Amino acid sequence: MIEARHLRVLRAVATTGSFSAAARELGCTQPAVSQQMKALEQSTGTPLLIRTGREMRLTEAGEALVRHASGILAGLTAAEEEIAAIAGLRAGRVRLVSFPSGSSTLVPGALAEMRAAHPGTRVSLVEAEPPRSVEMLREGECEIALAFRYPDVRGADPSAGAEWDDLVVRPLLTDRLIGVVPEGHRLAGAERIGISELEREPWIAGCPRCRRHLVEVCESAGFTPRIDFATDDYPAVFGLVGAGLGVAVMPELALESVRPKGARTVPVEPVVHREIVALTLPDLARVPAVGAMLDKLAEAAQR
Amino acid sequence: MIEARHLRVLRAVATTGSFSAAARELGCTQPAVSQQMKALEQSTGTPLLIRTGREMRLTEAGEALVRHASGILAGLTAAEEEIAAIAGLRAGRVRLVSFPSGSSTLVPGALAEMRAAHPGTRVSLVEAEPPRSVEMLREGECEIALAFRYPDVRGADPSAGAEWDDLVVRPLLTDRLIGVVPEGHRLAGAERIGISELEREPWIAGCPRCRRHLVEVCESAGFTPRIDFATDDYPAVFGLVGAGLGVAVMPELALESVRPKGARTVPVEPVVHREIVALTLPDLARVPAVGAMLDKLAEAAQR
DNA sequence: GACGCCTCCAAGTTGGGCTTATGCTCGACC
DNA sequence: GGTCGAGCATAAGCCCAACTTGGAGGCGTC
Repeated sequence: MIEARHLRVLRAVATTGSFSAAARELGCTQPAVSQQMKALEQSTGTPLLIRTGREMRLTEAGEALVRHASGILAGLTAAEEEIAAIAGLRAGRVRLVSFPSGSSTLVPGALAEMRAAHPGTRVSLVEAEPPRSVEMLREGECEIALAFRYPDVRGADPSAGAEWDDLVVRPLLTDRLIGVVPEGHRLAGAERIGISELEREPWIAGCPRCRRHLVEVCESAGFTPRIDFATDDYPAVFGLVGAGLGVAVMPELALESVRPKGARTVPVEPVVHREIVALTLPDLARVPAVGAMLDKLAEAAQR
Repeated sequence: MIEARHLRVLRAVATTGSFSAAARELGCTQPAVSQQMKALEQSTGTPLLIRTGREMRLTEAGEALVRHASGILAGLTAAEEEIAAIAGLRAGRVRLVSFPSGSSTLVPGALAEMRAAHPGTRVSLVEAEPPRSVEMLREGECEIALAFRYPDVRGADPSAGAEWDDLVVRPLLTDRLIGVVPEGHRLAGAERIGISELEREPWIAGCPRCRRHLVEVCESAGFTPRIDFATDDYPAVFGLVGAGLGVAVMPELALESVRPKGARTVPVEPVVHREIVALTLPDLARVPAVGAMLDKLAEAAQR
């Protein structure tokens, strides 16, 4: 088994023409070179060098090995450089999965900053809702998954957090849920409204987890909401509310990018928070490009 | 510094998907694989593997390294195979240098046998007289030099042997010097002649070393030969003798390939021997192709 | 809930590699 | 021709690195 270290030494010997000169070039002592060459000749089973007293020459096998050595060592240095480029953020790929309202607001800024700070890196983005996005993360289809979670409504419901206990969870920001009512609604101009004031309204809910959380919040307020529609799409929610088909709650973050046509937003009480987090695998968190992207997401969340 | 051994292990891990399976494939224990991968990740400074509990996956850097690994390991195995071919006599080059009378008789048979026994090897032949051929051997311009030497005439004259004490000297055969006289010479029909019977004849000598040896032999017989001509070329010697321009001595080996036109050969006394040897460098003697060629030369000399 | 497979961790041992020190040979220079 | 310097080989010693064994923890499966 030929070792790359031996090839380096052999090449140095071939170019310098002596063990001592090679040792000086390699920064070690002459016996080290002598022993390495003896070991290499033993592992190949044939003489590689001719000691003529005056000069050190190569046998035919030695010449063949030196001829191969250049390619092998070039491949090794190329590999090292590529790895170093990835480690040094001059290259690298980050595949980001985000839920829709996150990708519309928080992600673009972070992506732009990442591209500006590390032009060599390539960041891709696809959208998926949390259950699927975490699955993609575990399957190796992405490096970072943006997800959100709601705090426990009644003390102990760790259903959301329990799935992530083997992941790196990086909190990004916490936004508030805002009530959405039709423009002509009796509460449209209120300063704020209690959630129980919407007890008899038809509801428009969001994704399954949002819907589940809405039910929990309403039940802890003493009623069960009547949910007529459910859609992930925030413009659709506004459309439905604006058409007078019901009321809704919506993350404050979504308001930044969706025009509330025909609907009015009103803070609701009790205040309900949604925590947006970035998820990744422990090993991936140590990958420079992934760590950098997480930092950029956190920075973007600060604003 | 990435080591080839690490690449082998990484590749095994990547193909099998687990440390244990890689260990079984590589014939070592699982902690060994685990430690090697840790060392590789430390040397590259970036994570290469993702431990997800269920399966072992590669990071982007890991994939890059595996991609390079195939080329590097292929280069290493190609180098090993070329070396093995040279060591196994399926390849290899032997450059032979011979003096003229050797190359005409002893060498052709040995070359043919070498080619038949080891078709992959390439043997080349150039002609040079001993002082120059040994120089070529030392300069690395050939692997084997055919030379000859005369035994000491008066006890101690190690001038020929002393130059070879750092070489491997392989005796091939010993031939006799034969007297050559014109056809009409008074001694042309003799059973044998004493060298002193030629005291008053003009002489035709050979190469410088042959000439020096002739002088020594004659002087130990009590006279100094009158040397009129000197030539390496055995047909020329015969021509000169046949023309009645003098007498000569000539290696018996040369008679096999030169027609003695116009001259007669007669054994001389005292019998003078010439030893033909193959010379090589100690390191080269251990090169399989060189050793095989030396064997073939020795075999050819037996006949 | 138990079993099996896989991984990591710790400790011990073994082997290899490097260094220092020494001897030897060869070529150069005086 | 003798001495000096350079270079290679060898031996002894030290140290690190790698492998092994044994054990613990996790996860999926039966």
